[in-house]
Amino acid sequence: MRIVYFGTPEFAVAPLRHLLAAGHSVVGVVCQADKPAGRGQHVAAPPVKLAAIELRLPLLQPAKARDPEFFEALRAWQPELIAVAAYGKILPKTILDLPRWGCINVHASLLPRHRGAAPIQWAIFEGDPTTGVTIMQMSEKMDAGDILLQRVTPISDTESYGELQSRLADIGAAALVEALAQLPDGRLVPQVQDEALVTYAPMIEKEQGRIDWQRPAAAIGRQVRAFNPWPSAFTTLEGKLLKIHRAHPAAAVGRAGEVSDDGVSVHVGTGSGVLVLEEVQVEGRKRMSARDCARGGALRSGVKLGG
RNA sequence: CGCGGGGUGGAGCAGUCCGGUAGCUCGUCGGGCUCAUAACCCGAAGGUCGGAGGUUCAAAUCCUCCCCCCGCAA
Repeated sequence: MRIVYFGTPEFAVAPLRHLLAAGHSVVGVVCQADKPAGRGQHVAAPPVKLAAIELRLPLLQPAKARDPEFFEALRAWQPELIAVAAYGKILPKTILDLPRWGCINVHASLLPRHRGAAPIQWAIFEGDPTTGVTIMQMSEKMDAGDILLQRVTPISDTESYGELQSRLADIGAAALVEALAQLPDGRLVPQVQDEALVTYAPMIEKEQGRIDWQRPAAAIGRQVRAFNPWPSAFTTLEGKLLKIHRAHPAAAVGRAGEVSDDGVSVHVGTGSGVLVLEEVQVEGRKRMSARDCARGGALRSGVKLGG
């Protein structure tokens, strides 16, 4: 089967590699355009672009998915199926209707829960006990197509967004390959999503990483995991940005936002329980253990965070 | 030329503006005390202060250039 692959970030790399490893003929790759990124405005290539180059696959990076020129180039590849994983742009109907087998999407949640751009982060943030991947037939409405196949996986209570994403990328890759194997035989039964169960997982904004110390420690702990490694849960320490990279809740009491260092652990009071800080980073400095940060005097008992 | 912070014994930091004996909290090693310890006491090792030039009687500190790390922004 002639496949064209759409994807952009790290999450989309594993599925692409698995398709090739499974013997599929990927005749072209499409990802978003390079964007200025990083300190000093350097233009950075998306992970999928790097992978496509390494794998010597033809690559297109249209500025707009509706660009007629792009559509013609895509049609010239004569795809029998388009596989999409976190491409990042809505595909117009003309593209959805182009391949004989349609467009198949790998989505990192158990649809209809967490439709949208940041399903992994929100699954952790909301404390979902399990999540997974959904392989679905794409429709014009975002993440609303019929479900072809799902794979469930538990979320551990220490797992970060980065770690979970990496696992889901592999699970999604395997699920995609499996779905493609069954698709031509008609063994997959498209299942319509139950609209009553739909929830949305909108794109994460940095400000959502700001910690409200009045919230329960358990919720803040999930926030920290959901925002690791990017964009990071954060608070302020004496006017400076303080990122909390890793932390976990514990049963103890403390005033909300107040640091307490008992020589063993550095923790912060919350609305309910305390948050034990593990790894932090002060603005302009490198990340370090909370212990080390306390040693230099920055994190002292009695200091108020977020004030 | 996007804005900004930083590189000081093994770790985290102060000292730099106003040049003049290398400091703090830990760790490590040795000894002591204790039923015990993340405790306490005594002692020790460990640093060409990111690199190279320059100014000076004297540079972590002032000047010039370079290397590396990080926050914002995207």
